[in-house]
Amino acid sequence: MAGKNLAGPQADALDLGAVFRALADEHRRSVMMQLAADRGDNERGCNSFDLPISKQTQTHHFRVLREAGLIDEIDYGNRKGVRLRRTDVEKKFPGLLALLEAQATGGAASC
Amino acid sequence: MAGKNLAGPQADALDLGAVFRALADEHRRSVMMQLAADRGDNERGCNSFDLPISKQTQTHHFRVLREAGLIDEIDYGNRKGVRLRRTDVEKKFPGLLALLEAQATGGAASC
DNA sequence: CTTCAGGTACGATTCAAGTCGTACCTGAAG
DNA sequence: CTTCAGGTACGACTTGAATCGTACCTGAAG
Repeated sequence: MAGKNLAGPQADALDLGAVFRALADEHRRSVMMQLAADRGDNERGCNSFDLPISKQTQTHHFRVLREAGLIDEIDYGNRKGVRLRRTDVEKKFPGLLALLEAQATGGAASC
Repeated sequence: MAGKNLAGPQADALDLGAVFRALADEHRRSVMMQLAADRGDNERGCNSFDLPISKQTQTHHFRVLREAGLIDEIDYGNRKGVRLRRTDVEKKFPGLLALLEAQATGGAASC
C-alpha cells in the first residue's frame, strides 16, 4: 500500500526555464500557489485543487510540475498524492515560493 | 532626439502569469538575467545582448517583455533603448530579480 | 467474482507562440 | 539629395502546448 514516488529531477538539476514554463500556465500556477501557501507541506490528493479541467488534462499538468522538479507525485495505484518539494525549490530558487504564496494570499499590492 | 517611452502596464497592474510567460523563453530570460545583474540599471541598446535571432524576432521579444511590464523601451526613431523597470518589478514581485541575477552569475548551487 | 472511482496512455484537435521573409519607416552620415 | 544601419509591420510557416475522447489499468468496496 506504500505508494511509489514517481521520478523527478535531482535537486541540483532544477532548471529555471522548465520552472518558468511550468508556472506560465494558469492551472499549474494555481496548484503551486496553494501548495506554497501551506506551510505544513501536507500531501494532498490530486482532486483537492478544484481544477476546472478534465482528469486527463490534470494528469498532464501534474506531470509537467513533477518533471520541472516542483512537486513529488506519490502513486498508490488507484489514487495519487502530491507534495511540494519545498526544500529543493527553496534551495535552488530562494524566494520563488514566497512569490507564489504572496499571490495566493492576495497580498501583492498591499503595504 | 528625446526618445518616446513606449507604453507598458502600470506598476500595480503587473500580472504574474504574463511575467512567467515572458520569462519562459530562453532568449527573453537571457535578456532579463543580464538586466537584473546590472545594478546600475543603465539603458542599453537592443543589439547589446547578442541574441542569436533575427532582428524581427528581437523586436517581438522586447515587445513581450515590455507588455509584461518588465522593461521600458525608449524609441529614438532609428534606435531603441531598453531599461529594466527594477523598482516596479521589485515592488510587485520581490525577489524575482534576485533569482534572475543569481542565475546570471551562475551562483545557483553554490554555498 | 463484479462494480466503481481515480488515474494513465495514446491519439487527435485546436490554438498560441517563436521564427523569419518581404517590405517599409526613421534618423544620421556622406 | 542618396545611402545605410537599426527598427517596425504584416504575413506565413512551424513547432509546441493545452485540451479532450476513447480505451485501458489499479485497488477498494460490495
